[in-house]
Amino acid sequence: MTTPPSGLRERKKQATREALREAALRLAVERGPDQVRVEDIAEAAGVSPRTYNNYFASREQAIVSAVTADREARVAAAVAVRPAGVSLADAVTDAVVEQYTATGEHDPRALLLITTRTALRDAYLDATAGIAPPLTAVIAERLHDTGEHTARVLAASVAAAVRIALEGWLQPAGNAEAAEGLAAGGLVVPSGSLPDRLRAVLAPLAPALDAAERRTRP
Amino acid sequence: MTTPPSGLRERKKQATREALREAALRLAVERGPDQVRVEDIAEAAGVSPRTYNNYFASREQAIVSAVTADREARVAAAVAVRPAGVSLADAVTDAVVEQYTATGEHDPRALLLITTRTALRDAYLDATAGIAPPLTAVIAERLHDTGEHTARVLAASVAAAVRIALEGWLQPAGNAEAAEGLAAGGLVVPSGSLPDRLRAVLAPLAPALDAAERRTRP
DNA sequence: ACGCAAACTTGCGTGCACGCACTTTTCCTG
DNA sequence: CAGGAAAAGTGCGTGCACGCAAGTTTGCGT
Repeated sequence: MTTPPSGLRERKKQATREALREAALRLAVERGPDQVRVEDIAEAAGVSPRTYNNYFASREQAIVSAVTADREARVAAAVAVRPAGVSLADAVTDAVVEQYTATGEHDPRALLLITTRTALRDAYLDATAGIAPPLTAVIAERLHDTGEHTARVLAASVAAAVRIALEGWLQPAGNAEAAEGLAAGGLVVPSGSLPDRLRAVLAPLAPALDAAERRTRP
Repeated sequence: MTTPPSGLRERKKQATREALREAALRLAVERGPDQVRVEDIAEAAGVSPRTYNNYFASREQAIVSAVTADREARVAAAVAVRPAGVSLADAVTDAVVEQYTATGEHDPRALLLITTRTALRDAYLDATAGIAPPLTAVIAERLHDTGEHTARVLAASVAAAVRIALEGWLQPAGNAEAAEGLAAGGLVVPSGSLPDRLRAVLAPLAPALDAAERRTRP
């Protein structure tokens, strides 16, 4: 179960993936993301440029994945670790906050680079959707497979909420276009720490998580 | 409010947009989506190819937007219409089901084409995210601006749920890769009508919608 | 009414995503 | 243990997304 049935072939795939990730991030940090061509990344990883995009659909995806790659699995694992006593909502919330505040052992320049350049920022936000599949698995386990859809919907909602938190966190000033008619309220708190933002966006989903959990064993 | 401050210039923009949409869809239906180049679409709409992608980031986006363009606004409007008596969860659910079962006055071949070709299918699914912004507005209104995040999170969750429903609906047979370890349950209902699917995925979110609404006026 | 400034459009050039056909590597089965 | 098939890597070609730097239209101020 921990090791999928795949044998020795899968490792080289993951190794190549890792090599591409690392090369992409390293080159991007060294010379700036716009001065890195796909050819360079492929060469640094020891593969053909054609092979590169059998793994990644865009340059930004490759760079960002070096930072977000394992977070997907880590979030799910962090949820799984929580004892059965705590509510699903608390487990998910704490796990998310825990994993997104952990800086990891990455080059601090990397995160700075990503949050600065718009293209990378967008790719980073899109990557948050990647936590949904593993989250679906652990949530489904806690729910004892009560309705296949439920776990997927809740996981996707959590991912969407996290994305919103990151969007807000990464904005120095408000962008008018997204809010449109919403800005009428006027009273918005543009700043705030990331953990606070994460808890704020996950709070509205807590009732749904609790309700789903309650439905399994009354 | 209904008319943004923009004057007469904005109309030509929308007209061009509409022309590109219509041209893209018509040509795609006529000769198949792979036999349509951007140059053809631009020519049919009477603009330069360069102008085309000031409006759309990809060919698929242009084609799909001809079908999904007004749905975004319609869903939100359908929610706004519901009387204040019905719960937010019911309002949203009914509105979504109503708008996604309404075929619209489109060429039936168009929807068939979109659901068939993979690239178009993906673009169609991505387009569901577009309902979130207008939904945010109407939900925020019902919530009397109780927490700016709440409406955004709920709207995004609804959009994500709708996407899941459509994903499942558009699959002839199960794709093994997405489910991964989830297929262990074995008992899945692969088919089912679209309205049923929509209600199924929105049900888990109802507690969150109700809780948010309840928080405004106890 | 006139002209200026902002915006939309356009042509050009570059790098890239991706399909197709082929070679090489890896794994499974008789 | 060998043969063969599936899968990964590679080369090549085509159309496209997007930056840049004009040209052109729209709308506003005086």
